[in-house]
Amino acid sequence: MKQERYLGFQFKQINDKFKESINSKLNKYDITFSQFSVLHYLFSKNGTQVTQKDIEEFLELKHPTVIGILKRLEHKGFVHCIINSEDKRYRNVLLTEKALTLKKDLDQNKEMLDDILKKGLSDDEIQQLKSLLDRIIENLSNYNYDDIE
Amino acid sequence: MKQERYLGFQFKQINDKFKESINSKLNKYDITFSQFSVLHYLFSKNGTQVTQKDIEEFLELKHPTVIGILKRLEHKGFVHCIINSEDKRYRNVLLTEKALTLKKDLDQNKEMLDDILKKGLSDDEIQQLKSLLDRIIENLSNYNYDDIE
DNA sequence: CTATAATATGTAGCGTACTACATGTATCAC
DNA sequence: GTGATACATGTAGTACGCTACATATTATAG
Repeated sequence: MKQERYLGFQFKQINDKFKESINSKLNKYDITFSQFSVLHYLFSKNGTQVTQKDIEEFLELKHPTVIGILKRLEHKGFVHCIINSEDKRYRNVLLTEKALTLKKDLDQNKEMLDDILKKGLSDDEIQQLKSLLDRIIENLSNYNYDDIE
Repeated sequence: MKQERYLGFQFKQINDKFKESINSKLNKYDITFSQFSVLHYLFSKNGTQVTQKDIEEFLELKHPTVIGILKRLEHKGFVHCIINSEDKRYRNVLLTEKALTLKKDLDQNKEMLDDILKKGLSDDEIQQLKSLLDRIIENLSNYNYDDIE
């Protein structure tokens, strides 16, 4: 008999297990899920100028987190960061050849990310789920403003 | 115009934002969400013998993680761990007076955990959501066995 | 009974998230 | 132009997940 679990616990479990699955898939490319997310964003910008700040905003992370991920990506040779000559506060994040080669590999199994989560769900159910999740995210975002006591 | 986000990203966001909200609520009690989860489990066992292994299984965490959380709880005086005299491999985790006092405080705002997530959703929608999440968790659990390549 | 295997716990080290504080550059007020 | 302010990035330290390896105790095979 299964004990009733908190919604919060369920979300944590999904996140943890999903991350684990993805990380084991990405292991052979020598990157993690978080690192992939940054690279994926850079790929999508197609060579356009991207600063650390942009990554921060897109992935909704705080800047020390982004710096950490970029440092590890740089150390592995996937990106390098150079000071923006127009505004020296910014640093532009650039993809290396190694990253572009990786992109080709990753494009092959493009949908692997969500497939793990979507397995066994109908299109209708996925749409339902997405809309529920969006509303929860909306609520959570507002929440932190509403409730400062 | 909002860019379409991965399901996996949505789950990550919910988890991160939820944790942030809960942690800021728990801040005044000097505990975190993970620490709360362990204490909550211990409270529910009502003085029955609980080993680190039990916590590990219930919260589906690996043992080094549990050891870390317990170490911090012990340092703050909420629990202490003593060797089980019947089987010296085990350690029993015991609540202190301080923890029992905390329990009384926490019982007051008992449902705060899920309320943040449930806000704005009807009972029907919550049931729908829970059942979808359960199925995803089920899939993710099986997944890691299916797909060892 | 002793050697081996299984089990529970512990330690070291890593990645990713955070806050708080520090630094350097650009902008704005005057 | 200079001082204050805003802004992007950097550093230190913490929590919490993990894996891999180590230790101690119990159970099991022979």
